[in-house]
Amino acid sequence: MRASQRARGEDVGLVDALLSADERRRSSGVRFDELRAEQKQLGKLIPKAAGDEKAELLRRAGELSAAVKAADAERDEAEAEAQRLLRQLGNLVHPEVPVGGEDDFTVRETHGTPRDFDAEGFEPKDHLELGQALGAIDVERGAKVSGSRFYYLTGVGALLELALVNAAIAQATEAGFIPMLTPALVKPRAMEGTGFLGQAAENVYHLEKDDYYLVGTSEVPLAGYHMDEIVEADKLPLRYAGFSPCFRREAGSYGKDTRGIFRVHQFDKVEMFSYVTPEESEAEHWRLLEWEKQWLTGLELPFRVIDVATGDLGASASRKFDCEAWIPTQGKYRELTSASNCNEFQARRLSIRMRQDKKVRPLATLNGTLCAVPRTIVALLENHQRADGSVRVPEVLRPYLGGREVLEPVSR
RNA sequence: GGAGGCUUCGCCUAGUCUGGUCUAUGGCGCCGCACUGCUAAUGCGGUUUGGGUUUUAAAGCCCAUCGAGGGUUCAAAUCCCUCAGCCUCCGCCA
Repeated sequence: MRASQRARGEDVGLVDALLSADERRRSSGVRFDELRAEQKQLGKLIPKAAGDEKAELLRRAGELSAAVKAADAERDEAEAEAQRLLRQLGNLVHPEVPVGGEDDFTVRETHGTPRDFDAEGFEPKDHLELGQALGAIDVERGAKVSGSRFYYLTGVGALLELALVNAAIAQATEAGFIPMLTPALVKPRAMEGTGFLGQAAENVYHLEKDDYYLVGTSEVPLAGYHMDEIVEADKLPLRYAGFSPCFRREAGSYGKDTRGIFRVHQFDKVEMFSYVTPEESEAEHWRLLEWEKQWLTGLELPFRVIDVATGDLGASASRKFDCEAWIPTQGKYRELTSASNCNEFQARRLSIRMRQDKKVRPLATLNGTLCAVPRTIVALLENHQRADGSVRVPEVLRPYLGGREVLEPVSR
């Protein structure tokens, strides 16, 4: 493993320990097989034998029984150790990914132009001020009922979410994705297999009493969907568009994005998820990115595409493209969508394989956001606001908003 | 929440009471071959998954796998315990 591939010094030592555990697993396994073979032979002889001969066979069988148990225990222990170590390894990183931390991304492309509010002669309001004026967002009562980072979408805000979700599902369906409504609570296996219980574990909600996890994205139930299955290669690609609530603890982001609904504990999201052959994964990654670009372009948002750096990839992605929309009041591009190529990483952990030319091997999984609702609302309100506090509705959304062309402030 | 039933190698299924001859039965589907001038039908063979081993490769051979894990035993699909999933009925509920 190239040291530059991932900013993780422990990986090299980890690999050595892993190889040693695997060798122990193999050798004790061979011993177990041999002992078992002899034991089976005796099992056939004993019923036929009698007298002294039988007594001798039983004595030997007794020895074998103990030896088999010992070899079995050693193999299990080595296997568990190898698995434990293996699970600590992140995915291999694509060679073109920029090395470094959160700020070391490279910008691949930029679309649209941020509006010049100075030239238009007014100061842009932020999404919360706009949303409150429209009667669309209520964070005070969100906090009263559930605490910080919770919110209500009210009136036209609620309608806006439903419109976004319907438009996103329509685009995905048009592109051949199968729409899916997925469970939001999953068992540990699904969470672990998708790679969310490693470094990201502190951001995951866990229900102690029932040992359920609340998903942070429908990527988890969509990856788990084909868990322990063997898919015929000619059925690939399998593409699903999942819609689900997403729950994130946002631990370690205290004080960050505290205003409004940019960073919240619960939101709804339409997610694209693809199962493809490993050979197709890179091409599929670009396709997911294209669908995201189509979506943001349709919403008439200025955005750029970045190639996320090694340190910010998470455990499961080998490469990640984020689409970041321009947020006028922040004067920055902020993440709206994210497309990850996990290649075989999740498939190995979840035991999802494909059969091709009679061979069975792991397939590749990829995921990409189509529409994370609150952030999309933030970008829409801020970018399409007008001097009087009303907000223009981009054309693609109008059919889903009863033909509405403008959202107007309401008096309360 | 309570009571009962079930889970066998793609699907269905025999086997579990009475542990060893289960190297898991049969049917369907699928694959290959044979035969019939096509199709159909018929016959024969094959058809879980994972690991190991040998080999240029293939075949072969060995081990595990009867929902999962543990136990009893020389020996477990079969007996015991724990857990999970599915189904039926009762209760509760949107």
